[in-house]
Amino acid sequence: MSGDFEGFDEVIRGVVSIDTEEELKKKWSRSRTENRPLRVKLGVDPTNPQLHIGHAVPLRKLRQFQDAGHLAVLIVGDYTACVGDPSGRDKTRPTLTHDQCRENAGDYLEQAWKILDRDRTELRWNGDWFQKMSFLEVIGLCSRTTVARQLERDDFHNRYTSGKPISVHEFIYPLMQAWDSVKVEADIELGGTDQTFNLLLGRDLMRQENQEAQVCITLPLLVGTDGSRKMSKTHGNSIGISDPPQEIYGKTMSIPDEAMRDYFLLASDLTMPQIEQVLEGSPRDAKGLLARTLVRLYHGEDESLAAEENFKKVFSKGEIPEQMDEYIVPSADLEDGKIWIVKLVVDAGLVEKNNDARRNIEGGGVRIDEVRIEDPRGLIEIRDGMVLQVGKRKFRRIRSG
RNA sequence: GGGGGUGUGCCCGAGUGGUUAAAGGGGCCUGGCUGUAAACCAGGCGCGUAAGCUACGUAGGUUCGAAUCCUACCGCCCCCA
Repeated sequence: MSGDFEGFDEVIRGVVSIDTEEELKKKWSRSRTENRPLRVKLGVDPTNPQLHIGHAVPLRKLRQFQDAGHLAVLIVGDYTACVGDPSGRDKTRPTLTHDQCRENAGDYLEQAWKILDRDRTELRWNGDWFQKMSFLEVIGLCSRTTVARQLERDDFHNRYTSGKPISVHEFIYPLMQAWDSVKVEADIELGGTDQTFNLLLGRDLMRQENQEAQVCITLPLLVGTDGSRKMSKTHGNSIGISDPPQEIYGKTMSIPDEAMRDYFLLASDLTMPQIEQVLEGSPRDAKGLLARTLVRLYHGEDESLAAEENFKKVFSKGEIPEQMDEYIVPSADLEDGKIWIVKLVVDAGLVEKNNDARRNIEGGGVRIDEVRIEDPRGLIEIRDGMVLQVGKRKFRRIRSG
């Protein structure tokens, strides 16, 4: 490869497919010779304002393009969010109102800037063009694809054959996303593998508009901490990029070994040789490095080391962490300086319901100053500074008010 | 518009009048083992300190008693038009 292709390997690292690689190379080298950055599009629907490291995968890829000198075109789907992407879903998505979306977008972007280079980003809202569309134009857009083609997709096919509802508006989503590509004249669009249909439809529409078709690059979907399902907040298997350091560290340590390679590849900034090397060693050490890396990316080096230390202390040695949230017991709740253990556990915010507290006590999961509490009806004498613990990872320092 | 189905706990899914807070599986939680991994073992998973209360799409009805029967309504699916 000539010098023109500097950075090329890095931007295609870890991708699942490139449609087509020939076109990408062509665009890439033309961009170099004409000294015109490629427009690399990523559309995001801020349905959930909490970004997790799964969301970060395409964002990080986008950043790699930026680092190679190209322009990120980040599209905030304030209109597409009103539809809800059916991709990979087995039911209609709940939709957002336009206002909710605008509201979420602020939080979303704030986190996205932790990953992207803001100076090399063109930020667009797809409401800018969809808002102006007449119904007639919407009809025209809808005519550009067929029901049969939509039903070929796995997600719709499964829903259709298993008798689950599909609403007509869900068919419009891919068209909207594809139309975004036309409006921003994307050279490349990034997306998870579940976006393949939407991405390819973008190529079609661009050709129909006599534009040069975008190259579609798909990325693997990062599995969640359970190691099986795609990472998502609703599955409760996500690692938020705004999670506190210990939490990122701890959650990362709990992923299955088999998921480590993907995490390294997609969510870390290590080079391939580094990754290969560490994966050959002890799985525990590898996971430690992974956890440290993820904390470092979002909280910095110091925090990552502190998180590791805390983790070793608490989980490897079974000690009590140095830092934990406090709960001040209102004196009104005390009787002779005592409080019912179940109430204390709930009020301190360690579990939600009294029944949860009781079950945890009966199951031997509640400790005070490392001493197991056995009786769910017991009264506890409050001592300032004592440590209440539920399970292995939930701690609270108790303060008397 | 006509006909036929279907709606159960976080999810799937049994259950067609009475020990059914509801089989079974998945999932999740706690304990044990461990590397907060995997595998495995044990206990648990509506609310309530308790008595008890509330639950099987929604609203009524029949009955000593209903998730189970009846009526209406709503949602979803299929076939015909």
